[in-house]
Amino acid sequence: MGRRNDHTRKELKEMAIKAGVELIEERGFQNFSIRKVAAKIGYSAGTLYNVFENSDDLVFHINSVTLDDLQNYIETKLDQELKGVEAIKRMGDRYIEFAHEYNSRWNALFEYRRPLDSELPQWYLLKLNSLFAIVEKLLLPFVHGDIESAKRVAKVLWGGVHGICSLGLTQRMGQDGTELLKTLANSLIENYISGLTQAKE
Amino acid sequence: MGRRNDHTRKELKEMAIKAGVELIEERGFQNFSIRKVAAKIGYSAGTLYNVFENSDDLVFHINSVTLDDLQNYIETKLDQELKGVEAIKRMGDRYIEFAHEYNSRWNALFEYRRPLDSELPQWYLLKLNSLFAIVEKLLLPFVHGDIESAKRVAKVLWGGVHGICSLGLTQRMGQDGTELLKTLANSLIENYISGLTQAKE
DNA sequence: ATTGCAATTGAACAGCGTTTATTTTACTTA
DNA sequence: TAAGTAAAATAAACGCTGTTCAATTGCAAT
Repeated sequence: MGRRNDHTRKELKEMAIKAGVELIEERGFQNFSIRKVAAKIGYSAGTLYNVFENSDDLVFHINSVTLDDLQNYIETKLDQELKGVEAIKRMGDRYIEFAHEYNSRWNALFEYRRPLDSELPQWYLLKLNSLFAIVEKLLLPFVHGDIESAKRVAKVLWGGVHGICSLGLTQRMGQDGTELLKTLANSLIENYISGLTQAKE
Repeated sequence: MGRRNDHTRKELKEMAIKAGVELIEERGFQNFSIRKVAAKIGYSAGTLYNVFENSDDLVFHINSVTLDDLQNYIETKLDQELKGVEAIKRMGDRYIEFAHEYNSRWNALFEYRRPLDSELPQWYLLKLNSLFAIVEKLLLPFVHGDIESAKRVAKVLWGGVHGICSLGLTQRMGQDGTELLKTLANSLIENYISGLTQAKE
């Protein structure tokens, strides 16, 4: 088949990303391939190389959608009533819930199997940044408005909660369910901030 | 070639694991394959299937060596003089140093790309357990000797430090170097334990 | 209509994990 | 020592992978 005006470039790109999201969600990242994505949208694999640099590029775009969904998932149910530590604890809960509910896509976010020297795309880093920004904002009251401190504390908390979630969901800490993982994350958030604020006074 | 008594089963297994460790360390997990391991030790790929269930099984054995090395790395320089929080902080530092120094092997430990329903081997879980045990022991003084509490706190701290290390080394928190990551991990350990002990009193 | 361009394809390549029939070797028995 | 048996290693095959590229097809403008 030659040129056919079924879809614009943009449409093609969106179709591929959507199909990729579904493929990962339904059958796991293990089962993902650029050929299957192509088949799913009725194109050949070669065509996708007009739209994406390579397979990794497609995965980054799929992961980008997942990050959007994650951000949305966290923000929508982030009760505006909740203040301070409670709000952050709720964020941790939501992160773990998301990781559990959309486990395959969440796993895909942290696939490392890429060339040793490769770097994450700039636009992707910016998206990650905006996730950190949410908690940074919530942390400002605890660090007397110092944004640099907030950034550091946010890294500790995001990193910490992610680590608990990561080791937990991949069975590397035993058979703990998500409820226990939330308890652990809450403990981390509560006591870390408690320790932090007291040290400063 | 047919039967040849060059090596025993045990030797073959060890040679393959050693070659696998080197292959990952030198060229990254991305570059690992059971065929390359076979070539590296002068056997065909099929032979390795007499000794390992499959490729995953070989990877688990390689990772097992990495866990041994990690445990050794942490314990040997764990200054016996250091007590309490300081000892745990040192452990965090050593974990991050190891992850940095043996980055490819450390990454291989957390490769998730396996079937959705698959479980980690029992013997592998036991090995992970003994890593947790190190910090559990150090934590006992802070939880009045309650081993269950120590286990929970150990999960929070291991998970937390791992998360900071993981996001940090994979460039998901910016361009932070290992020194900053250690600072973040130390902050986590110090303030979390501080918050924890105060809440109890 | 003819031309030219752009999009799409299928085939090709080198690699992968895994299985299996076949071959080669070593060991055991006569 | 020779024959027979069992074990171990291999090569080839299968179906998959990402990626590239020449050939083909369809569209649009001349």
